[in-house]
Amino acid sequence: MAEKKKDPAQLTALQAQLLEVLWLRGEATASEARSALSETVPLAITTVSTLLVRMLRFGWVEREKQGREYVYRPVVTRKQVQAAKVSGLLESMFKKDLVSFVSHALAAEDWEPGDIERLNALLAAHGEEVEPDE
Amino acid sequence: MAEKKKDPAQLTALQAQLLEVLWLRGEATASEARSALSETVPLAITTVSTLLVRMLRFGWVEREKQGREYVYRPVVTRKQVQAAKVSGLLESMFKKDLVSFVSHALAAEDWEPGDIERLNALLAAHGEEVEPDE
DNA sequence: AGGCATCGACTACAATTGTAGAAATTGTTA
DNA sequence: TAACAATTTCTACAATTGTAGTCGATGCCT
Repeated sequence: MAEKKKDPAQLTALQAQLLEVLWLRGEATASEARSALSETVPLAITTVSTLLVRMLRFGWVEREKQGREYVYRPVVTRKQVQAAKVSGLLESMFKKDLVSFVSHALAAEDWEPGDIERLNALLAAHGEEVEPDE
Repeated sequence: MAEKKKDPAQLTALQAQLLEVLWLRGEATASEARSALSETVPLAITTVSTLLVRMLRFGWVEREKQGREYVYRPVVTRKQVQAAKVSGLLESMFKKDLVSFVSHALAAEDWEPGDIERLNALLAAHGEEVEPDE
């Protein structure tokens, strides 16, 4: 049972990586998750187990006994986490300054023209979608 | 002396709030910072001192003795922290997917048309600024 | 059926964080 | 200059995080 349901914005980098594995494959046992991470973050299997159990306590994943082992599934979605993280950051470091926020994003990488185009499209779409008041 | 200079992306919410005070007023003593925060986060003066000393260790602030007390000044700029945070988030939760990133930002608040306009301007400017290769 | 390979549960431990009391220091003021 | 009040430093402590060992249970292979 999910215990205390903690705000997914709190999720740490490592926890995010673990969740990423679950998102990618839908579900995974501790050792599957471990292998999946092994390239980037080599961890002892016990470590992965511990992490998963903690995330279980926070209500971010759930699990089901399957034979000898548990299969873990994500409870929070990637979107939820992304939304929480973005809101949190906007709130805490940008006092709602959308333009600076995006500006930093633009500066953070060497984006392709295609990215910028798609961004324009997004903006355009967002503009329209203003509900026809009345 | 600044000791170990830690990545400003690591800065926690509370530390960010403290820094915010320093950014706003340029400098502040522990008790000034404390008053400034008192509305939102009431903390004992010793707590604020402790926090400032820790941030000093991380090289995020510096201080200068002024009479009996220390005056703290920010070392990292708001821009640096913002940049670090945005990059970190893009990297860790969006695998460089700029469009989703911005999309979540758009969804996070009820932005004014003006914000969107300014965002368009920003995009336009960014497009041009592509260096004339050769 | 016996032994081995796995798993999960429990335990551990250092580092960090949020929080603050106690003690030491040091201007300040009568 | 002696006592006071404000500050800093030291110490503490619980919670969380990253990391993993030990140990007991359990399923599997020969």
